[in-house]
Amino acid sequence: MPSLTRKAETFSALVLEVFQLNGLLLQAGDRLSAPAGLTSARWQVLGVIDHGPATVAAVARTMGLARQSVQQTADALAKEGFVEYVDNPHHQRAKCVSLTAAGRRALRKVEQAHAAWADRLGASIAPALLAAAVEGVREARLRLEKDLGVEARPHEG
Amino acid sequence: MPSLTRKAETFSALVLEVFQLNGLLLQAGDRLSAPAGLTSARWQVLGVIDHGPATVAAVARTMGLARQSVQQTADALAKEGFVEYVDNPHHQRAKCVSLTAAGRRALRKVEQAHAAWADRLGASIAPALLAAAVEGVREARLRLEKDLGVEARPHEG
DNA sequence: GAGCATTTGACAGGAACCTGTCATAATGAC
DNA sequence: GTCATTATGACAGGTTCCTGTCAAATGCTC
Repeated sequence: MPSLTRKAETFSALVLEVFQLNGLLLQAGDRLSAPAGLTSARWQVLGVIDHGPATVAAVARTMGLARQSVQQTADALAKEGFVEYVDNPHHQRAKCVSLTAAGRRALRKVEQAHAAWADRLGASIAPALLAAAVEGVREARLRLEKDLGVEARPHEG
Repeated sequence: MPSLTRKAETFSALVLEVFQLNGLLLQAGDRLSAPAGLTSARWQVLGVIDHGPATVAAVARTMGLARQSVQQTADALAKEGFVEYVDNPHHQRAKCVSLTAAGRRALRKVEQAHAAWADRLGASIAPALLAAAVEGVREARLRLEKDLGVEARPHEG
């Protein structure tokens, strides 16, 4: 690499750590949700609409993903019976994604496993260090969002 | 969610932050490497073999990815002329991936942009906070690796 | 050296994200 | 009310990761 400053090196170290942790978290999420017949991505969508039915576009905005990514996940969930599209009084075309009984059952199951997992991991790290990690990563995220410009989130094509 | 403990809530907050930061970092990486005709994934492979030619399997181990993921990226890089497969004296079948002149040129270009970017971002965060973030995320990664078991990295199928 | 396990690249297929394009529904300017 | 703009879902296609399977090359045991 072309001589990085000390700050640049520390930031790069954070990048590498975040990449690796992200991969492990996805792996852990898949493991938590697999017994319920779900994956990380599908579980997260169910979690969003647990607060109430929402359109695909609204879910995408909540999750910070592209609209079409969530569309694909929602279609898959519908095909497998975890969600259903219900009429939206506010929009003729944009139906709402709603949990089915099976979806709610699966979600509850994953949430129980998730609670135990998060407690186990959260308790394994010194509270001050864990809090500092959250704060530091949030700060980095905010700076990066600003650095990337207002177009930080995926938008329409 | 089913009543999470305080530690579990903090850990979950870290998870959400890491997911979001990861997405933004990929976006930033793509933006840095696009002017050189690369993407985040391809740039990273070039970075590994900049230290010297290596087999696809060796690159995968270095990056912590599945062998076949890197195989695909390397094949794409070869097709576009950024790398070439050269004979490996130690193995008849497993050729080494080696930078071409064009690959080296592209890599240098991205590295310059990356250095400026990392310095800008690294300097925008209080040094103590940045260091704490690195330490906290690393700790979380290590705990999670242990929690997931020895099978933490992708392995052969 | 013969035989078996491991490593490797090739090939196939799937999951989850992305972008772009299109027609339709909603919204806002006038 | 009309018309341009925006939001939305459907559809198509691409990238990057994954897994599984196979044959060839290597390495290890004996």
